[in-house]
Amino acid sequence: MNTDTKRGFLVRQRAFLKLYLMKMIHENKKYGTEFMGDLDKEFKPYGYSPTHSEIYKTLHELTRENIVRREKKLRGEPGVDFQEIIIYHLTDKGKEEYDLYRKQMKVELDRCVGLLQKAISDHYGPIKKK
Amino acid sequence: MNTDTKRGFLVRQRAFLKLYLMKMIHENKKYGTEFMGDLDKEFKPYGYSPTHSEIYKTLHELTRENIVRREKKLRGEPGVDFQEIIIYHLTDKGKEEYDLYRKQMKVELDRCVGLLQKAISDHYGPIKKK
DNA sequence: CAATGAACATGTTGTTCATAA
DNA sequence: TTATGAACAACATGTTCATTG
Repeated sequence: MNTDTKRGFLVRQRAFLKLYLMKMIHENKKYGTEFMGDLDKEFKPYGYSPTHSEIYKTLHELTRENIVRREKKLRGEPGVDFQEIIIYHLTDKGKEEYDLYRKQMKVELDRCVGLLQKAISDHYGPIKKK
Repeated sequence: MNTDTKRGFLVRQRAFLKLYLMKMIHENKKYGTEFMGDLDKEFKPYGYSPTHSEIYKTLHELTRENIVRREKKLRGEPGVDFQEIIIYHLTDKGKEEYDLYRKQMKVELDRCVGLLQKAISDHYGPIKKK
């Protein structure tokens, strides 16, 4: 799982989403489209809008890695709406992996901010303190 | 040229390098391998090490866009070392483009820092002020 | 139509090979 | 060996199509 925090330039979208999805699943089990909507809303001010495809692929990856477990449910009031949805839960292994991944990603995200701030400093002068 | 500051997740390596290369060419005309060594040294502490291939491809792109002009030279003392190198200069158009690109990239880099800092804040609590 | 998923296509980047001096 | 370049391979991501209730 540590292959996700790849070194090099900036953190990959997949790793970034993985962290968010693990967090969301850890907190309140929801399903794909809902994750999608929440993230979209959160990141819109930052000009970032993850695609549904990328979200699902990340969820599939987490499933393959036995970090999350899937549970099929029917959405809405029974008898009215039979749309099948998939609820995610962290597995026991997943909880451990989440702790670990969270720590790894802290280092990685800090590194990325450092890299970008170096660039900002190099091109636009030192960062101003308020 | 504004297709480089692509929106979405984080800034692309190519755009990042473009800004650095334009700056380096603007300041002191050097050649590919030298850019490479300088950048490598600068970014090593940040775990980032651009490949020679990516550097050259970026230089070629800038050339195609008429932002830089190439000048062939011989390196070292004549008669001793005949290694051919390519010195880059900003064209007149390139100087204008550099100003523009620099401004665009400011917005983009700030956006990326914002995105990352939001993630850091979301996952590890609010950013501490020193 | 909402939700999920996969296929497909494109974009982005790294590794390897080639050539010249 | 250093410098440049291109071919090729691999990975990352987005767009489109398919399916199910």
